[in-house]
Amino acid sequence: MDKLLTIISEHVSSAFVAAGYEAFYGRVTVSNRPDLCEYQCNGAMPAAKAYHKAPIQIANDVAVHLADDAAFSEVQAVAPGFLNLRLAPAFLAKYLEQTRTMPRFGVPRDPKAGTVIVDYGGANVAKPLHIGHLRSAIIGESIKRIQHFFGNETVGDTHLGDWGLQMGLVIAALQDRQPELCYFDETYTGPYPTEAPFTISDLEQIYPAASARSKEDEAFARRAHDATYELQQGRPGYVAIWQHIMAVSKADLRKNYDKLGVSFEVWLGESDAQSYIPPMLEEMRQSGLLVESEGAQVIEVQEPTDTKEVPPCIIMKSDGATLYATTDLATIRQRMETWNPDRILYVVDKRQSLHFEQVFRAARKAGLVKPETELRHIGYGTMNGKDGKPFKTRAGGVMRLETLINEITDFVRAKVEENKLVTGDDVAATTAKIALAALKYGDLMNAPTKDYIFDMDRFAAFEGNTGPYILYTIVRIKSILSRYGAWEELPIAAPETPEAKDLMLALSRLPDALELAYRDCAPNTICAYIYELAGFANKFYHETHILTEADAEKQKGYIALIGLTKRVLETCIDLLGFEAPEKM
RNA sequence: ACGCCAGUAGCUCAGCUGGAUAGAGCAACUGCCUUCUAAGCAGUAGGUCGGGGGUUCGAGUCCCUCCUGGCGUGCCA
Repeated sequence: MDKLLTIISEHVSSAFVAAGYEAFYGRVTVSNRPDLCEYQCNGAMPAAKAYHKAPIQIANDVAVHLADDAAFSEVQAVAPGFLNLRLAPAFLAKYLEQTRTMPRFGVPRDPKAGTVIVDYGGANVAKPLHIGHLRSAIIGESIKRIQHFFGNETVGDTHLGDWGLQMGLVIAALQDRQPELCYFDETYTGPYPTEAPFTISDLEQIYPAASARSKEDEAFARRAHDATYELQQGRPGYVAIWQHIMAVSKADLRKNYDKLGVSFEVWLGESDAQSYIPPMLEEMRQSGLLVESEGAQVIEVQEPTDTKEVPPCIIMKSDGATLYATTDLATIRQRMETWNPDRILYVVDKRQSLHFEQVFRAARKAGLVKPETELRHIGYGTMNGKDGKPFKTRAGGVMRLETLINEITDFVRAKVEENKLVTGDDVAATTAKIALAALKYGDLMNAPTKDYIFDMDRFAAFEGNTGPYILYTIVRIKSILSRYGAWEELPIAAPETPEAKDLMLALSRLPDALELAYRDCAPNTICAYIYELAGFANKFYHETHILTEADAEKQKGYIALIGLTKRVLETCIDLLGFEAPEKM
């Protein structure tokens, strides 16, 4: 189904043609002067130049042909050449009634939809999630859902950091703590225990300590380095430890991601791409793509059109070790072989944009992807503290994600308990939903690419443009609907009040908001939309007493309208990755 | 040095391919709960859109230049 804006643009374009002008000028936009009109067309002004006529004259010519158009209740040509439009109530109602009954509210799927891999999360094994992991998880999850909404098959991959030096560090540290373990006995042949010799809390203590020690203790650093090497060579005891670390870490990560409403279809990591590296390197060597430069093996990715210097993509260090870029390229090959995706989206800190530029170029030169495969880095901005510098705890450390979630949850719980609308077992579930909405909306309302100020107090003050505001709007509607009874089949009626019409106009803009969010991978577009929609819904709610309406027909129209509003809001917050409680 | 991004109300931010009087939220002030949830609604106040040029009938938006801040720029991830 066409968007409302498209439909009325066609009407106006026809009028331009009928008046003797090109259809091109008939594009209609949402009015920026709601006091004057609902929609406007500015085409008469650029047309004035082409036809050497006064813009107002052109606008008048066109207005004549729109006078009898049933889509509009008002058409006005205004100086210097604006065409101001108001929709006929019946026309608007008919349009919305169609969206109400269509799947996905009539928003068309992407005709070019295919398979999309979303690489997000960016967790490292053996390290707890911290606040720096928040954005990737939240934004990635939302982008994945938006991609899915538009008809794509989606595969979310955490792309775990599970193959680096951190593994060697943990192994070396573990050996110091418990040298008697069978994993370190090179003569040991029997099966290794299925139970890990450590818990997640142990790991969380071992890793940072080992990391710090390696910076001061050279001998220890060398042992960690050697352990990493031996692990990668397949030393059985180390592999067994590694598997324990993986299992313990994954279980913990899954628990934390669950709390965030974030889930991945696959949990692949750097280790899974390792086997793809040697054959890939061999291919690159044979094709002559891989060249030596300053002792390293690189792929040149500079292009003549570049305005800046683009350093080569380093594939192998001078000491023969592979790097981040190598693994990323191998991962691309693995993904192409496994899923043959049409698009791979990387939701990673924007400071890595040059890295991805290099990797993408190298991937294309090496023919790792189809020419039409889209590789895109969704670079998100840094989360700063109130001082404008990267967020730190009061003690100066990195705040754990769990801590952040707990703090917000505690605040919400107090509010829920004070409200007394929710009691008993429902308190925990309701609290979790509201806290999640506050956290996610607070992040997603910002454009992904921008740095933003993370302010705990702002998340805690659930007034105005916040997640809880959106939830509150939904909950109030739910409350009415549940008292009314069956509402699902009631048709949308022509608006009875200005507030009803405003709400309907806002509802009709859903496809525009979603398409923009899809095109730009920008969940913030959806936030802006539902904030506007919720505002109109609350005004309508405030001005119209629905349940005591004496006229049953009017009441049906009201109910249908808030029913549709509820469904649209719920669909949108689902795309953002959270949901509304029954009461709050 | 080069490249990218940003500079809009006291604070945090919108402003879609240039369009009418630059919008929200927070903070401040004022109203509205015996009627569907006041986590709400209505209102007041707050701006030479970093500075300066230019293009245009029209510039927060496009071009040039300068200032300020952040980030990035070959063997970390």
